Amino acid sequence: MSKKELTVEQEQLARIAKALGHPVRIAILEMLASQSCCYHGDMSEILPIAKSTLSQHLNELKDAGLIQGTIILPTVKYCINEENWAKAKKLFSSLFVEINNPECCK
Amino acid sequence: MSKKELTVEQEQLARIAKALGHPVRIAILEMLASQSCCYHGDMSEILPIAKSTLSQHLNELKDAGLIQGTIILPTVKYCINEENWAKAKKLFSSLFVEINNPECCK
DNA sequence: AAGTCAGTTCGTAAACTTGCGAATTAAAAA
DNA sequence: TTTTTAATTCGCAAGTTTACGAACTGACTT
Repeated sequence: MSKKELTVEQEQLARIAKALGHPVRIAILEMLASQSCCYHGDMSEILPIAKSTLSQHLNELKDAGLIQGTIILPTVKYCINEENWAKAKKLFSSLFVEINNPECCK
Repeated sequence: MSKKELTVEQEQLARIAKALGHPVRIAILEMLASQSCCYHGDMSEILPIAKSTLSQHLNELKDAGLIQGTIILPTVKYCINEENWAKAKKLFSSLFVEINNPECCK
């Protein structure tokens, strides 16, 4: 019986995964990553949700550190936070390393 | 104004990300992937949660298709579902492809 | 047959998420 | 200065998640 604390990395990865855990937020990130769209207004015309709901989703992505927004009047320009995006990529990569179970579970 | 439906891939990725969106579930998957542990009982001794809560988390991972369980009395052996794990890996990889924004967002 | 052991399901409470429209803010245009 | 425009915040309802302990199930022991 030796209960282990969860690590900071586990908390970080879960935090990011949680932010990715909604299809609208995936769609937002794909738009931003592919650069086909960057402005709040454009996104709100494409995505099947109300403007206020979009703001909420953008906020969650911002809180998770995955995107950042700049006011460029009369709208807001959103983009991937490249530093944290790279960090997220790395965290997921290390989770998805090759599975190490030659004899177990077969 | 051309509201777009969300794609099946976006829904799938979000579904998986949601399942990864809790530190305990990350810890479980890491244990299973690294094969340091596979049995329910062992996990319940290591993770800082009640046995019933662990069952719930394992169920969510199972529902998301990421793991599978086999009854090996007197316990249950859990493992990564390698097929879906590979699929998940692929979905995340394609999300995290290089960002394509030479002039935007700088 | 009664007890034990391991895991799951049930019931429930508290917190969080998702969604919307209404109200608000803040800047630009009339 | 009033109106318009674009986005955010507020308030709320409905649903989901997380967590726990208690009750249950099913198989092995005694």
